[in-house]
Amino acid sequence: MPVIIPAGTTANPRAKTSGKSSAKSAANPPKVTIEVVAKRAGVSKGLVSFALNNRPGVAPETRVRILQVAKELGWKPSLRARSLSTQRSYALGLVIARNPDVLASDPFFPSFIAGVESILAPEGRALVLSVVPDEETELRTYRSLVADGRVDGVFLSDLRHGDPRIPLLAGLGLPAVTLGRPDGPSPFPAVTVDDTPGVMASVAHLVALGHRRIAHVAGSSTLLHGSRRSGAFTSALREAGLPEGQTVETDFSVAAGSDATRRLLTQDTPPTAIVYANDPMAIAGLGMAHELGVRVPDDLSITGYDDIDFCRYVYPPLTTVSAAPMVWGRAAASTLLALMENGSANDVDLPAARLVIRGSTAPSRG
Amino acid sequence: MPVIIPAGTTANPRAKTSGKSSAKSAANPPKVTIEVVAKRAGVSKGLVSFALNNRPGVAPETRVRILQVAKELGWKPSLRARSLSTQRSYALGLVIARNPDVLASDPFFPSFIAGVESILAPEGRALVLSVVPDEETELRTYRSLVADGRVDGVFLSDLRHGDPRIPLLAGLGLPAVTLGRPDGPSPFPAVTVDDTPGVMASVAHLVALGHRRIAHVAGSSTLLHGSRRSGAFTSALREAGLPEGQTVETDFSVAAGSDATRRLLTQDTPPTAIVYANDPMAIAGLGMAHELGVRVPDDLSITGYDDIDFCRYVYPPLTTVSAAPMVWGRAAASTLLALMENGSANDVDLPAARLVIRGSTAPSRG
DNA sequence: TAGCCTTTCTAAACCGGTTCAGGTTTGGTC
DNA sequence: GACCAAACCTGAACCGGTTTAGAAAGGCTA
Repeated sequence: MPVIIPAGTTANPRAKTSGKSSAKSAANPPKVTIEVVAKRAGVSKGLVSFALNNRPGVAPETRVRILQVAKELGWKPSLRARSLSTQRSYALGLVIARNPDVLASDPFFPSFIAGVESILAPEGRALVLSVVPDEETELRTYRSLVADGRVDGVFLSDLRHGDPRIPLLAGLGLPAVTLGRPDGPSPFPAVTVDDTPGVMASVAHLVALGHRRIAHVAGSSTLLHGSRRSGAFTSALREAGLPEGQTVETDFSVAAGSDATRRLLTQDTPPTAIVYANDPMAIAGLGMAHELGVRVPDDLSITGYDDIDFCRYVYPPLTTVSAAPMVWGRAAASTLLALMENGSANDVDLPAARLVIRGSTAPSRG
Repeated sequence: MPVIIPAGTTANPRAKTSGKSSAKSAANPPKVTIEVVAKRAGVSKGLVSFALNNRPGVAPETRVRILQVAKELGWKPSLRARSLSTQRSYALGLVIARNPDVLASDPFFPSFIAGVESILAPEGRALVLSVVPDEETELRTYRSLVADGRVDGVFLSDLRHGDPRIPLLAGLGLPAVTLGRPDGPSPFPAVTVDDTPGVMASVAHLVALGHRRIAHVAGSSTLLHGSRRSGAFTSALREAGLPEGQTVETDFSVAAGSDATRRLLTQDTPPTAIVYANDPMAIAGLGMAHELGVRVPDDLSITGYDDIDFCRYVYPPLTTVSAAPMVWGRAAASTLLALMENGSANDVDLPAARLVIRGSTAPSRG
């Protein structure tokens, strides 16, 4: 039963500093506050604050002296005090509303977050993460993040049709950045990776290989990128002059991808190619094809979306569309910071995801 | 170029409330602070605080009245003010030091975090997440989380040999919980899922199937669970009376798992079974076996570790060891909260991970 | 030399809670 | 009725910054 004894200064915030300036015993390193710096520099608290946040009205030499003293004493302004005073938290939020299973098999967020962090950390901002099971909890979470003043801005991922979070956040006055362009009006800047070209390229690639019966295992249509990918699929077929292809809607989960594949392949005239809306489903589809004795890519070509690490190492390696979640995270973080700094920020369009051709696609024999 | 106009009350913290009690226009909903509640309830601020934090010394009826008024006015104490005053942040931290690639293919953290959240959210605590690229940054991150008072406690994952974070955090006086038992002295409670039995069971299972040449694709030996798993592998072989097996050390990445598999299978007398230290590597191994024309499970049996969602849907489905990261997250969060509450907490031993037998293992023909 | 800006700086209010020393009641005991 | 302790409550200090009103000093103009 380990016992934790809080360290020196943290112990009791209200602890009297025993006596007056009691012998400078090496006991409690006295906390360095703005007061101490001010006294030592022979100026008032206020002026130290001004010097720190370099605002006008401080004589140049005075400013230098103050900063010098601050450095000597190793003073770092207290984030908490500053938070109370400025009504800001210097942290950003990310709320992920996903079934843990789906989340677990989708490597998007870890990479995205790594990208976000690479921008936030040097700025001294933190990321507050929430993972919630459903939409209701999600909205409640946003409300309480705001009510508690935990964050100064948020990232909006997994955009949905008529996304309720947008009016909610706009109403709460919380700055936000959307990952992708929402379908309704939005006061927030959007950081977008267009996924249409990647899907269209997949279809074009398959058509060029001679495939005519191409099916699509789509993600959830309530998710904007889900429905946009399947829209792209449909119009790519049309452009190629092919009849409408089969589309099976799923929830993006591995299990659903597997099921959908079984349904498609056990028909009388199964497709010769399947375009999946994400990689995990494509990998599950690959497994199902094996199980059914359908050879990939000989009997069936498949393509995924995201280019997760696995793609290169399954057999055959997966033809897929490569987005760059880390770059996306970086761009989103920069944009959100700019928005908070300036009150406005431009939309950012990142390079469209591109098709990476590997071994899971081959000429049609159908 | 969207422009965000901060909402009403958030606008300017210093904004005078225009005039005195200027016409109760529906303009600015006046902020409800503890002062307002106190005045309305006819008591002092202090007493409201006491009532809220139900501490002794408040007459029962008074307490009820105060809480009643608070509810009527919809008062929620300001987290920021409370933070400054109590020197606590009501948030917990998780710092993940991993190469983004490895992180992305490992579903442990998303599930773990979902578990953590399920405990924290109802308690009104937040999770501050950092993803950092290397150990140096990691230690710096801990220091600054403490210096900024961002968190009141942290989770220590991916324990290493002689982990430097333990003395660091002990020195900083920050409560922590370790995921697994560290190899050195630690003042922190450990929440553990013993992974030895799972690995031993894997080996036993393979031995029972008649395998004699069993190899191990291990994770990084600097990671405690990496070396423990390979230790378990070695002693399981010994117990079975088999000669020492081949072990290839990796960094847990999919790429390394693939490489290791190629090395093992292209030898003169390749193993008839491979025990992988995690699922992603096992799945990559499966792909490599396919590529080399080695049939699984006919020519080669393989086992993984973690039981990620994919296991069930690759072909053949993967025999693996099922830990329960979500449960682990829950337990770790509860333990950390208990530690912070009471100053001490007991170690927790969760049920050991258990073997799940699927199609990737079969009797040896070697 | 008075009058008026500017620049530099200080003092004090403020953010919104928590906590502590001490003041009033209340009730019980002898 | 005096004394005392316990219960309840208030006022003020405190956490550590930011911000504003205005004081002090210096420079310029008329």
